[in-house]
Amino acid sequence: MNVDARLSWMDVRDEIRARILSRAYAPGDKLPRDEDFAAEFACARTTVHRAMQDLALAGLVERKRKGGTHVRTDPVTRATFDIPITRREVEQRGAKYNYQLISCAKNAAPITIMARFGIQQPLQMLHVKALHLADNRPYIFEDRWIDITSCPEILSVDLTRESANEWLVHHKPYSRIEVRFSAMNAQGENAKYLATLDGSSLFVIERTTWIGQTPITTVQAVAAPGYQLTARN
Amino acid sequence: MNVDARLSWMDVRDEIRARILSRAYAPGDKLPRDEDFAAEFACARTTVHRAMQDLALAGLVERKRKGGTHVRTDPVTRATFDIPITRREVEQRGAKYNYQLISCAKNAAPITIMARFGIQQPLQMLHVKALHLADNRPYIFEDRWIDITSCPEILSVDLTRESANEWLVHHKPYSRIEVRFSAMNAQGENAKYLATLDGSSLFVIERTTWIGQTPITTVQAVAAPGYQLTARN
DNA sequence: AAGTGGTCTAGACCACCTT
DNA sequence: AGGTGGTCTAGACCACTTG
Repeated sequence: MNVDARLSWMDVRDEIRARILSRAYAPGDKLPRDEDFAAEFACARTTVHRAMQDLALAGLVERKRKGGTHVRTDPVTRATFDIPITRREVEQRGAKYNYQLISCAKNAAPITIMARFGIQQPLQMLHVKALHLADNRPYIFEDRWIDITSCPEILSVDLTRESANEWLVHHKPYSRIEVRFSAMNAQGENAKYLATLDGSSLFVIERTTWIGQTPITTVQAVAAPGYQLTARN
Repeated sequence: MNVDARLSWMDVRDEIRARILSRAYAPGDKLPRDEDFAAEFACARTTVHRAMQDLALAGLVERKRKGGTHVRTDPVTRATFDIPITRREVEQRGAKYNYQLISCAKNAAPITIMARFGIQQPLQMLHVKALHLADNRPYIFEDRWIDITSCPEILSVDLTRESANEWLVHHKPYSRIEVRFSAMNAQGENAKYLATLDGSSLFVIERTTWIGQTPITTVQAVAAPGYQLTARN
């Protein structure tokens, strides 16, 4: 209860955020300079800066050198999702994890896959299909392409024992990733392996990774009906 | 090309990240203390701290007081999505935005809605259904519940002119949000308003917001077939 | 009990952007 | 050209957590 206690940057952040939420500073308004806030709160400018950094990250304000700090007019909802290794995801739900390799073959990348990587020339890739199970029920069906050139080691991995998902995560760091979410109707392979009726609505996660400019892998992971993803925070 | 140039925290971050990616520090390894890094890079500890903060945010390392900094063993894929106001989303795609109010009525919240808010007692709410259009074609159908108690002003808004989505975003800040993504088959209303066949696979965004502990609104936004969400970064 | 990350301060200079 | 945020430094103290 010490009133003279130093303010932490979170205190400053909370106070400024409260003012924005209460419309003391309305959307579009220019906020005082960091230095003025520092004077008001009797703290160092660095502390205000740290607070502002957080508010900017959260999408509440927008900062520009010389331009100052403004309350954002068109707030976006910012949601962050953690997509863990599938095995871990299953285990965290308290289910037993299993994995089955369906097929695995060397192939030239078709156009759709080249497009995902943004490359012009077809590369020789390893095409892997596999099924992840939770308590022996289909959980996620993945259709994956791995660039053999950038990742030749994958050829000597026993993919019947360890999923490409897991091996890659543990052995192939990436520097860039692209993630897309969408929905699709079950059909053909997807319906078959996920043991669902043709036409069921399925949640699709598409992930493509690079190391530098070089493709590593792209995967379309189709989840069994009922799958749902919740944001952190 | 000045070799004596001061290092910025991003340089430090990039160097440490490179070492992790190259497995100079392997998953699970303990990294040197901030101070040791500072000595190595001949910079202030604060600078190393800033770099580490970024790596931790990205999910590459984990930091604990006294415990030190460790490379994460089970990396998660962390993806951040910006979900803008629907009007803005449509306009950014270069399409013409339109909006139609479908229905609007005061009702007690049913159990499913109470569950989303995590409340026990049914509240009196405004139940709004509306359709967002892009170039006069159905884009998103939203089914929304708004707590009248915490947001009585909504009753005097002309929802035929302005969407609840937009009004709320501009007038009702929230302090907590929950976002869920899933997939569902078109059926009944959804199929009708999105002008699609029964059974089509649709992408669903469910958002619930609170101010403090108080519910504000929850919405199920169902997108027309083909909708897809891409992560920032 | 002690080690390590977290934060604060005060001052300085830099870099970007608007005017 | 000048104002504002971005960053760096050096030193200090705090707070959490592990051994």
